[in-house]
Amino acid sequence: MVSSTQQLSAHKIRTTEIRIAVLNLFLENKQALSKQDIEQFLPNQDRITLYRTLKTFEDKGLIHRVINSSNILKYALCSDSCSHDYHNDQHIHFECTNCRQTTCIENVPLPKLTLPKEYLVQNLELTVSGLCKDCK
Amino acid sequence: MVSSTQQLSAHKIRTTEIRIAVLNLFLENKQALSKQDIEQFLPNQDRITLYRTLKTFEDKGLIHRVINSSNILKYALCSDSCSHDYHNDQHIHFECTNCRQTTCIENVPLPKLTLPKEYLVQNLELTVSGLCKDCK
DNA sequence: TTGTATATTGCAACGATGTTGCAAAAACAA
DNA sequence: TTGTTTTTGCAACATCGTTGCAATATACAA
Ligand SMILES: [Mn+2]
Ligand SMILES: [Mn+2]
Ligand SMILES: [Zn+2]
Ligand SMILES: [Zn+2]
Repeated sequence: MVSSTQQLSAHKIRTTEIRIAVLNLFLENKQALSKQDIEQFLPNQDRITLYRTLKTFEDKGLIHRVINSSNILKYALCSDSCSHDYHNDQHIHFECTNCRQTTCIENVPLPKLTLPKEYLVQNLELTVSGLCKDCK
Repeated sequence: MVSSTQQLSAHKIRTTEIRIAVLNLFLENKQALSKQDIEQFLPNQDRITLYRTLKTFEDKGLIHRVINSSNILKYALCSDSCSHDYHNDQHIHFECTNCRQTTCIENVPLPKLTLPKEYLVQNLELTVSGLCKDCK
């Protein structure tokens, strides 16, 4: 059990009120959060500071972007292996078409893929949509 | 060989100057185009009219959205099977990390995927990034 | 071809959002 | 505690998505 304060220090991020609050949100929710989501949870925070908080978290390897079909940018917690100079977030994302909750699926391997040889494949981004446990 | 004018009529879209120009762009380019891309090709067009043109094309089944990792919305031509009440655009998208060109890959089937049974899978969105023929 | 119903355009306007600069405040390390 | 460095909160600006509306263009029937 690692506290958000310890986690910030480990990533060389100064512990401030908003950073602890935002990181706690991610730790408690276990799903991807949009800037809007966060603003609803933390209504009295300055939007520019929140913008910079998310940027810092992304730069330092605490969170990664989650692209979804509605083109709303969300963020989710990174695994421990991400750091300020290396992100390692190759996994499937699942988006519920009903409740719109978006989660990282860590325990299903990405499929192998063979493209025509004119393409050099470097990375896969796979978002699955459907119904989550609560909505189906 | 179907002209852009015929294609618009077939989708019950009135043929206007900007619609013909935009559709021709897609027909000539064979890759996904962002609103910015289109504005560069058609510099004298009103941005609101372009916005509505793309919305109409999407609604009527002429183009579909292409999500990419940089979160820039692009559009690409639909196959003939798309119409105003049904989009059928399940295919892989490829984005070159060097030139940023994004293309639809129609002739490679989407991989099969098995998720834990708490999820009901409805749709896959797969974007592959790497180097295109010209850039590798 | 012409007239009319209907759809589209161009512009103003507004809100939401991303981004930067800067001075005041806070965090950190000695 | 003190000095240095980072962060915050606010103003400011650009960009973008979106809607309303009056003028204009399109389609089609007469
Ligand atoms: Mn993830
Ligand atoms: Mn496509
Ligand atoms: Zn759900
Ligand atoms: Zn390329």
